[in-house]
Amino acid sequence: MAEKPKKPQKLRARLPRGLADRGPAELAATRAMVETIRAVYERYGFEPVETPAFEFTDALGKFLPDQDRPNEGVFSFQDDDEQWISLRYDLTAPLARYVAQNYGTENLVLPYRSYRFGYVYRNEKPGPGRFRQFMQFDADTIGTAQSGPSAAAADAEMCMMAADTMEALGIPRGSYVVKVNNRKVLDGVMESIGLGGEENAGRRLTVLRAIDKADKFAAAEVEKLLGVGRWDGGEEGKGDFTKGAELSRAQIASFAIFLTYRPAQVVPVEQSNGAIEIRMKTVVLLKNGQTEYRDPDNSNTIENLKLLLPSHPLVDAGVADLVAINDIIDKSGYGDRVIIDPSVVRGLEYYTGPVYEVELLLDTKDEKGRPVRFGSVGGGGRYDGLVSRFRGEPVPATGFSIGVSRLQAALTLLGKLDTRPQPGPVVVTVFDRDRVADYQKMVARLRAENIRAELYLGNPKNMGNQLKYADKRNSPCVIIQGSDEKNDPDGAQIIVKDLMLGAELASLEKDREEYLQKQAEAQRKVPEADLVDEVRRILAKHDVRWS
RNA sequence: GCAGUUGUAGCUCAGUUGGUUAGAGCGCCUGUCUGUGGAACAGGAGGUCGGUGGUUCGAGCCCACCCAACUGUACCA
Repeated sequence: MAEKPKKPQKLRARLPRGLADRGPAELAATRAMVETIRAVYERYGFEPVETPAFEFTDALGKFLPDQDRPNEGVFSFQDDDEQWISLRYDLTAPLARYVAQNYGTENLVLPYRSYRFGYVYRNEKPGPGRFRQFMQFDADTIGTAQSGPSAAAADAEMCMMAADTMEALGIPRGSYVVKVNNRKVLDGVMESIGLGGEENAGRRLTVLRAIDKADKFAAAEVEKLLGVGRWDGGEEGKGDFTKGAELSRAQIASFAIFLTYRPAQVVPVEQSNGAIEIRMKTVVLLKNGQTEYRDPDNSNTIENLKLLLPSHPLVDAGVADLVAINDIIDKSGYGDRVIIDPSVVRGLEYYTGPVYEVELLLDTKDEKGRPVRFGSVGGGGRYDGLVSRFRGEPVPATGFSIGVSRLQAALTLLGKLDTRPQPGPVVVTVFDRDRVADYQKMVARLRAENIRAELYLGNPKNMGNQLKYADKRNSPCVIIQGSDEKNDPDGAQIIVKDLMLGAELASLEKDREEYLQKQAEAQRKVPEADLVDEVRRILAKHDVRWS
């Protein structure tokens, strides 16, 4: 075989998985979302603070148990003094560090109410709406009362603010739900069936994970996870085997309410006209295997908890918290949006009491029409131990976080976000190459009037290319001045060509000559002095605004 | 991590039982068009066929291993 001329090896342009480049339309959408959320949080009295993107790993509390190496899942590296540093995986742990560091100084008025947004990093498997770099927007109240009505008010406020935020973002009431639960309830049930103590920590974790899947799997599947275990593929021998918590039948029965009474489930409801709509319903699995759908009712949920859960100090305390929170939510008129759901677990580490979760109830399909699970778009809870790690005194805190990136991905799939390109700049074309300075001066005049404008900086060999460029940039109009206009007997003129009007004509005309003729009508010759006025007229006509 | 599916041009995909120099559409660039966006026409650039090794006279196609992506599942602090 003859020698092939070897090409130099090209570097492949690529991006690690779970990361994404973002264009102008997405950035504009993010900016709008952030601005909307910020306005709501400000209205609730929170003030901004920003912390850096990475911290000492011990400040994040993320060392592997019994090892001096950071947890997998966290992006970490060692500083030149060999101290471990990690990219933040949420905004709560860094805030706890900040508060601990500024506690008792004049920089921090207690209770401290702050918000912040920024990118966080998780080394996990990405999926739809799951990224390894993503934006969160958090609000936290730190240094509340330890218990009682004021603590409940701080928790309830987070839930109500979550609801207000969703609606401010354009998600209609009924299309989302804020779920509330209390970790004490599940902890108490587990203790009451003999799962207390250090030796059962692993099984408790397995139980929590299983309960957390109540909205993902059918009750029978979750029971497998509480019992012997479950096969990935859904049936014996298919896929990977997930070991269960190995509870007895009687023990599993204690969790029945978490599996059979699910107060805020997404349920397809057939309308009178036959259409299927997604609704939020309380699902009750009856003893005879039938399923009943009811409208959510928090008081009823609390009654059920009191009735069906074993008596235990932790359970009672947890239910009392829920009663207090519900009282506030109900009197504030949020009872239809903030729903108590005993199966909500949320993360496993630092939450100590009430936990919240925001879920979209919309039917999401990807571009190929397959249904997509987005999971929660926000959540939070009470983390009374996080600041006290640094201080040795109790510092109760509660917070809420919106997954901006995931929510944006969901809203984009739902077609609820404006993804149209932003209007481009006014383009001043180059007709005579030796008059670039004159053209640039026109650009400067427009810019001075706060109009987005630029000179064509490509090869100006013909007008067609320059118009194509302006067209692709989505420019509202272009400015042309050739020698005919420059030397006009009535004084220097310019041509202002309305590209948006012209674009409409493009779809109508077939014949090239006729098309060009019509195009010519979309442009006006005006005195050079009127440049700004004429451009303003066209911008106003098409309602062009740059954000 | 485990399992399944899939890797051919920037994108979407053809490619026969293994047989010359791997194709199409879209997109991109150039020209028709020395003063005007679209359409049309003509031309052009662009490929380690995911990688490595093997079987074969011959591999995009067959075999082995590896890599990546997608889906499910696990983990998700």
